[in-house]
Amino acid sequence: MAKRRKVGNLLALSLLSLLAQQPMYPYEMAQTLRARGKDKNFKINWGSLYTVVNNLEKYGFIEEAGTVREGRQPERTTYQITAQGLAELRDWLAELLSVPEDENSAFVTALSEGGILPPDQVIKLLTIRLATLDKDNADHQADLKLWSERLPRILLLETEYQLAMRLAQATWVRGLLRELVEGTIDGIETWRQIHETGEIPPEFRELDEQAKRGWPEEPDGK
Amino acid sequence: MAKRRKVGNLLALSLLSLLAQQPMYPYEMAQTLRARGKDKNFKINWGSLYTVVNNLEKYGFIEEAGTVREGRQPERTTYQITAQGLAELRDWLAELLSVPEDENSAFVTALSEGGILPPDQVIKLLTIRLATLDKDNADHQADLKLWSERLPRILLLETEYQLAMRLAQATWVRGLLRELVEGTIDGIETWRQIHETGEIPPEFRELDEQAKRGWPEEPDGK
DNA sequence: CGGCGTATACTCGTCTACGAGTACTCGCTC
DNA sequence: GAGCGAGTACTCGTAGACGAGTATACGCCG
Repeated sequence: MAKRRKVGNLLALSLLSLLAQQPMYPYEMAQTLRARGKDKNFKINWGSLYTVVNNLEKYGFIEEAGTVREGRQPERTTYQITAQGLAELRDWLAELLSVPEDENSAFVTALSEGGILPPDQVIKLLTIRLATLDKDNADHQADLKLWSERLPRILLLETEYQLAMRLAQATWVRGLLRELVEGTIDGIETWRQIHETGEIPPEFRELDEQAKRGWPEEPDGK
Repeated sequence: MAKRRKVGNLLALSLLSLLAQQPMYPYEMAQTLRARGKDKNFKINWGSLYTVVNNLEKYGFIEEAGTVREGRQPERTTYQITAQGLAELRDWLAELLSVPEDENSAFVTALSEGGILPPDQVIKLLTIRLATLDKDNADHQADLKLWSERLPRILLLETEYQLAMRLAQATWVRGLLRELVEGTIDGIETWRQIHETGEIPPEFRELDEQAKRGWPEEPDGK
């Protein structure tokens, strides 16, 4: 799984995809990406753009298709995709569609270290997050509706998916918040005590030790 | 938003969090992370570990707390967190909890380029993804249940969240698949034609041109 | 028709991430 | 008591990501 690609940057995937449609020079690729609104997903990094293009050429996925000089602007090198490039593109897409990745979002990490902060602050922070999520999602939904009037739905899948994920996140955070506020969540008492007294109760301290020794009957870590 | 951190690697956050609890030497940090099962979220990269530790020290977030030689093993440098380190940790956590990130997952990119592949293949690939998701989720759920017998729920939030997101993804993919199979999704006819005839209908070609010129009444791209 | 802002098209150097490799040690077996 | 494999604790080289900077050309305003 997750095969190691010669050129692993996701930008490379987008570029291959562009070149599969027509030859272009690098700057034009960036333009097109921007025009398609892909710049909302990732910022266009000029450094990466040219690095990736060079690497794609190095591995034979794309090749020069000549240089053009238009007006008196600097010379532009046009690239086209090769057969290997097309194969790589198809293979890569197939993998990305069929193999779910383990996403390691920053939020997950933050959640697992959240105990460092006192419970009341966490509640406040999550409330802010939820508000932002709700607002963004409303905007996003309105946007999607506008676009769906002029584009076939099949071209909006990625937007739909992102929205669905964000909505799910909002729902989850909302649920957690409710439990935190109501104090019905197991362990919150201890957590609160730690921050009020500054002391870490022995049963917590012991968890690490236990983990290092291995659990008595280890829940099978897959 | 998304302030630029002096040390931006998420590993740094985990390390700070570890050191906030007790001084440690680098290898021990990796052990502890592994023992806590965090290695399921990210692979322990030895290179990154030492780079990050050095950087944390460089910026004054942690400092040497002496070197110990135990038995005849090589000397180990123990680090402890500084006041600035603690401040950075709190501030960073606060940001991560309160500001939702725009995640740019590989799947999103793949979805938006999925038109490169013929519809029937996409259906097949997504079916595979869904099967994997369902299986993983079932395992994950069983795991979570086991763990929840020995740990307070508050320590399992991050696992719960990941599961919730994966379930949401599965639901979305399932819905999409149904529509793809039934052919009720807008645009699938054109898509199929492109791949059967190899021709791109003019209304598709035109989209790029339009995008470059800017839309007549631009759906406000925020 | 001079000047200035914006767009075009890159280049370069730094900083970061990473993973393979190294060198040692301990405990166990035969 | 020699040999082997697993564990410990790190080092180093390289490839990649990135962003600030550069240099030219075009449009258009007065």
